[in-house]
Amino acid sequence: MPVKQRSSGKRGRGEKTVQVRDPERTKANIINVATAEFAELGLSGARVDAIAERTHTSKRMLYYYFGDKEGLYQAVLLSYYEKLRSAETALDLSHQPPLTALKMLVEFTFDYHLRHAAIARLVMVENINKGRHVAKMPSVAPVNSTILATVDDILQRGEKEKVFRKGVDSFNLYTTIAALCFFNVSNRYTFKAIFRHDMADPAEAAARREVIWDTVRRSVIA
Amino acid sequence: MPVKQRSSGKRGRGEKTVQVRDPERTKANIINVATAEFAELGLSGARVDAIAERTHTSKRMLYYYFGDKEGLYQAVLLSYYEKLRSAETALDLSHQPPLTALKMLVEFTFDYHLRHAAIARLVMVENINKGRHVAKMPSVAPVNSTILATVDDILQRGEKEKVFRKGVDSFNLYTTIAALCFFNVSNRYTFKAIFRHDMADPAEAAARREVIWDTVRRSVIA
Amino acid sequence: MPVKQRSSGKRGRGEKTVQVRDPERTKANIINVATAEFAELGLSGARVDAIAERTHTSKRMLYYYFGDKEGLYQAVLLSYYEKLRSAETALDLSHQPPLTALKMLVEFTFDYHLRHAAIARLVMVENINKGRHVAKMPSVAPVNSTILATVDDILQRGEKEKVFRKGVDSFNLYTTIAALCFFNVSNRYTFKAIFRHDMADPAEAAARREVIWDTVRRSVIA
Amino acid sequence: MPVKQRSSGKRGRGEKTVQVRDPERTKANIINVATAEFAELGLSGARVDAIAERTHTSKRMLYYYFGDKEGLYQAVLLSYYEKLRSAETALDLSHQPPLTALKMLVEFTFDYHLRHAAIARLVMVENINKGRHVAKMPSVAPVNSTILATVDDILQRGEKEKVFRKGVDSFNLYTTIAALCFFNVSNRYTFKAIFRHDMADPAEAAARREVIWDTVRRSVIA
DNA sequence: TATGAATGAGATTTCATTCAT
DNA sequence: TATGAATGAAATCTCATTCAT
Repeated sequence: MPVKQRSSGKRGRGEKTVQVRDPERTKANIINVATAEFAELGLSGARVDAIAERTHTSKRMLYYYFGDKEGLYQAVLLSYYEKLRSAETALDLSHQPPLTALKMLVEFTFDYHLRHAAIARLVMVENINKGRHVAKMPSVAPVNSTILATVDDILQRGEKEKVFRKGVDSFNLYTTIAALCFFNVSNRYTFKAIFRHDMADPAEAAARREVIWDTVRRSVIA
Repeated sequence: MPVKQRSSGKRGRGEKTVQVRDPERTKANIINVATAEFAELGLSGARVDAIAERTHTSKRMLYYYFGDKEGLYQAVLLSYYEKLRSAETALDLSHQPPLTALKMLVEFTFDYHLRHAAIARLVMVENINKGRHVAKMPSVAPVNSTILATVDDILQRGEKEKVFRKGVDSFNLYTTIAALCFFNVSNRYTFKAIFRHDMADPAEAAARREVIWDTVRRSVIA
Repeated sequence: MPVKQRSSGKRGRGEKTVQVRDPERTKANIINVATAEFAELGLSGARVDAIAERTHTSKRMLYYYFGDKEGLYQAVLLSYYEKLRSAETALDLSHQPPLTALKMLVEFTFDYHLRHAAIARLVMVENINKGRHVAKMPSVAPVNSTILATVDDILQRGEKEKVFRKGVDSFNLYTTIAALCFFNVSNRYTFKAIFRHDMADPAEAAARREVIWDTVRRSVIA
Repeated sequence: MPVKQRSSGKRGRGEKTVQVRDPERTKANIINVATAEFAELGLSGARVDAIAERTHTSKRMLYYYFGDKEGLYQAVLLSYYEKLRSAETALDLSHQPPLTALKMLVEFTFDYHLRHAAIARLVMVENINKGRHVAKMPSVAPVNSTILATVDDILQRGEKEKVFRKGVDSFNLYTTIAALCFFNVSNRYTFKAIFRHDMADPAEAAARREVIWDTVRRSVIA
C-alpha cells in the first residue's frame, strides 16, 4: 500500500500521496513548492511548515534532503539559475542578424521576468540577503557569464556590419537590459502605490516592452 | 535580554544617554535604528529586540510610539518617502535648460540611490511585501507623483526647443531612469556573485553613471 | 493579579505561581531544578521541557536567562563550584592540628559527595563532555585551587611537627582523597550490579569512610 | 542522510568494504564503532546515524542485530566486561608472591584504564544511567567478582607470610585500587580545567602510578 | 542479508508582545 | 514616560525507528 493518507484535521479527506520513493521527484516537488514560498515571503518570512504542507511529503523530508531552511533556500536559488541558463541557451542568438538577436534577447529577458515573477522576486530576496547564498554556489558564476559572451558576439557582429556604433560595452549593455526588464517586476508594487500604474497589466507591460526595446536600440545603433 | 550580556564586556557602561524626555528625538532615534535594521534584514528578518537594543530607549517605547512591529515599519517607510521628496524638490529643475535638467535628474537619482543604499533596499523589501504598507499610506501617492510633473515639464520644454524628439512619455522616461539607477543598488550582490563586477565600487559606479546618462540621453534626443 | 495559573491538562488544578518578578529567585529556582535534571540524565539526556515543568516559570524564561540549554548547564556547573568553594572555606582547617585537619578534610569530602550525589554526578557528566564547559569558566580554576593551598599548609605543618613523613605532594594527596571519596558516588551503580555491594548504604558508607581515612592516614604518617 | 554529502568530497569513493556476509565480523565492527560513540557521548548523546555512518554496514543492520539503540548499548557494555575479564584472568597472579601480585594488580588496573580510556568512560556512562543496563546483564556479576577472589587470595597469602597486616578487607582493598586508578581517567578533564594538571600526560601519569602503588602498599603492609 | 528513503513524535529555540513596577 | 521581567504561540530542527525494494 504505497498510498498513505494523512489524518489532517483541517481537510475533508487526506489527499496526500506519500511514500513515492522517487527521490528526484520528491526533491523537485519540494523545490517547486519552496520556490513559491521563498519568492512570496523571503527567506525569513517563508515558513518551513507552510512549504511542507503544500508538498507531497512531510516536513521531515525537507531536512532530510536539504539539511535546513537555508539549505533548501540555496537549492531553490541554484535551481533557478539552472533554469535561467537553459532558457537563455535555448534562444540560440548566434545565428540571428545582430539587431534581431538583440531584440530577441531584450524581449526574452522582459518576458521571462514577467512570466516568472516569482523568480525575479527570488533574486530580490537574495540581494536583501546580500548575496550570501549565491556567493557560496560556485557553479553559478561560470554558467551565467556565458550570457556576456553572447552579448559580446552580438555587439561585435553588429559593429562589423556597421549596424551598431563602436565602443558599446557588453557588460554595460547587458546590465541595462537586465535593469530595465527586472524593474518591471521588482518595483511593481511600490510603483503601483505611488504612480497608480500597474506595470504587470498586460497592456501596460506590452507598451513598456516596446519602450524598453526602443531604449536599448537607440543606445547601440550607429 | 539578560543573556546577551554574557558576551558583552566591550563597553564601559552607561553608554546609553539617559532618556531626555524629548518624544520627537526619541521617535527619530528609533526610526533611524529601525531603518537600518529593516533595510538590512527585511520586515520579517528584522528583530524588534535588535532594534530596541541599538536604540537609546527600551523596547516598550517602540510599542508605545508605533503600536507594533508593522507600525514601526510603516513609519520607517513613510519617513523614507518624506526624505526623498525633500531631496527631489530641493533640486529645482524647472529653471534649468531641458538637457541639463534631465542630466541633473539622472545623476541625482543615481547618486541618491548609491549613497542611500539602505533606502533602496527598503523599497525592495516593500516590494517583497507586495506593497502592502505603502498602499496604506495615503500621503505617499500625491507627494511622489510630483516628480512626474517635473519630468513632464522637462520633456515639454525640450520638445518645444527641438532638443528632444516628440512622443516621449514622462512616466516611461522616469521609469527608465529609476530602473537604471535602482538596479545598481538592488542587484549589486547577485551581480557581484555572477559577473564578478562590484557595481558599488566607486570607479565602476562612476563609469556606469556615465553610461546611464548616455542611454537616457539617446532615448530622448531629437 | 500577580498569580497566574496554568491551564495544564494533566493536573487537577493549576498549582504554579508565576510572575514572581524577583529575577534572582527565578534564576536560582531554575538552576536548582536544572541541577537535578542534568545530574540525573546528563547534558544530552536532560530535557528542557522537563526542567521548565518543575520550575516556577515557563520554558521561555530558561532561554531568557541562560540563552540555551548549554548556557543553563554551564550556569548549573558554575553554581556547583561556587557552593563547593563556600563549603570548603567554611571548614577552616588552618587552625586545627595537622592530623585533625586532614581527617576533617577527608570526612568532609566524603560526606559532601555522599550527601550531594547529584553534584558528583554533574562532575561525571562534565567529564563525559570532556570538560568543554568548565574550561570556559575562568572563575573556576583560581577558586578551586585554593584547596591545594590548604592541603599544602596541612602537609607542611604536619611535616614540621614530625607527624607526617617528608615528601608528600599536596596535589597527589588531594587527588587521592578526591578519588577515594568520589568513587563511592560515581561508581555506585556498576559496583552494585557487579559486586552486590551498595556503596550508598549508610552502614556500608560509614565503614568505607573509616577505611578511606585509614588509607589516607597511612599514606602520610611518619 | 543525503544532506551530509554536501560537505563531503574528501573521500575517493567506495571506501566501505562491500559487505562480506560474515555476521560475526559485521557485529564486531558495529560494536567497535558503537563503543567509541557511546564512550564519547554517552547513551543519550550518541547518535544511531553517526554510528551507522562509521560502520561498514547500513543503519538497518544495527537494528537487525541489536534490536534498538539500547540493545546496541547493552551489547557494547557486555563486550567491555568480557574484554576486562579476559585481561584480568590473563594476569595469573596466584603464582606471584603477595606483594608482587598486589603491585601487578595495581599497575595492571592503572594501565588498563589509562590505555582504554573509552572503556572507563563507558563505566561512567553506565553509572550516569544508574546501572540500568548492567543490572540486566546476568553474566556480568559472577564473572567479575572473581577478581575479589583473586584479591582475597593475595591478601591471605600476604597475611600468612606476615607481609600484610591483619584485617584488610578484600572488597575495600579492591575498591581503593579501582577508585585510585579509575579517577585518573574519569576526572581527567575537570581536574585539568581546575588544577591545570593533565592526568593523562605520560610523565604525570607515570608519577601518579608510583604514588598510587605507594598508597596501596602502605595501606596493607604489616 | 542489505540499503536508502521515509517518518512521527518530540526536542530546542525564537519572536512579538504585554505586564508590574 | 520608562524599564526589565515575563510570556504564549509558533517556529526550526532532531532522532530513533520503519518501510519498500
